[in-house]
Amino acid sequence: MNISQAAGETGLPAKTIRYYEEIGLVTPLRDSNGYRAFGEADVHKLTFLARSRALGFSIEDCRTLLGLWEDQSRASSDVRTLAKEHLAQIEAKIEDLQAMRDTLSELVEACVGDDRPDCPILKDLASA
Amino acid sequence: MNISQAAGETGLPAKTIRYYEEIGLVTPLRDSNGYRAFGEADVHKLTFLARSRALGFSIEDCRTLLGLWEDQSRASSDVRTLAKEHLAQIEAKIEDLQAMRDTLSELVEACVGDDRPDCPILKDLASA
DNA sequence: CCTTGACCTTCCAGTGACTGGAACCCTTAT
DNA sequence: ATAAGGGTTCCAGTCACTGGAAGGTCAAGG
Repeated sequence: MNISQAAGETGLPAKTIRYYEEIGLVTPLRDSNGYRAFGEADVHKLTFLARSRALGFSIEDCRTLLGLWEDQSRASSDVRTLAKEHLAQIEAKIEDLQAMRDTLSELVEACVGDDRPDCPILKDLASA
Repeated sequence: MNISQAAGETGLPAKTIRYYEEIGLVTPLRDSNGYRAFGEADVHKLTFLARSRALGFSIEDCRTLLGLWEDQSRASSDVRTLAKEHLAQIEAKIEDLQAMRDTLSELVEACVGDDRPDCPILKDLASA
């Protein structure tokens, strides 16, 4: 399977797949012409990566998860620990963003937004 | 005022302030020894920047906001438009993260997390 | 006067996870 | 023979800093 087909199957851009090979997440074989030849296992890995990345895991986390996935004897608690840590980070980020959103939406509400130069948003930014 | 004092007043790291000068957001004077000399206006600008960045505005947005702030004749609607666009982006990001959080917390719930190799999290990552 | 330590300066490199683009090779069809 | 549409590598850029090296400046203490 060529790279564009692997891209189609996994939903990842070809560029990203090349990058994943460069950093050692996948190692497709090569045809005699130098083209990458993706097998079933490669596509599975890439799908796994696409899904993990979509859930916000970092590349290094993904590397670890892939390792656990391929380790038949891993303990599921290792995976769970990683996932819980990541979940906590996501929740923290959500809270940060919600705080930003709350402040910002107050400011937008407070600003009439007409042609006059008086602007509560700038006032807040300057003074807070 | 030296850079470390400006850093203390604004809460920004000295490194960040130097960076802001490099990209033209502030232009403090220099003492004869080459040290940066921050005046009131510089500190005000830096405070404005710290606050805007804390609300998640990009550097380029901050540059625009600073410009509007210093433009006595700006219309407040310009500011409001920028803020509303930014607010929409933040809200989109919150939704993305909430979707991640929901999926991930389901997976963490589903995973007993014991010493056995069976792991619903990895199963999901591999198949979804 | 010398040293020590805490400042300050500049410049360069690295971060994360790609993404864009140039320059060039391979294959297939016309 | 050529043109289109794959593929390849390598280099540079993104964003907003951050770390570190190498070196200049200043005030206090011995």
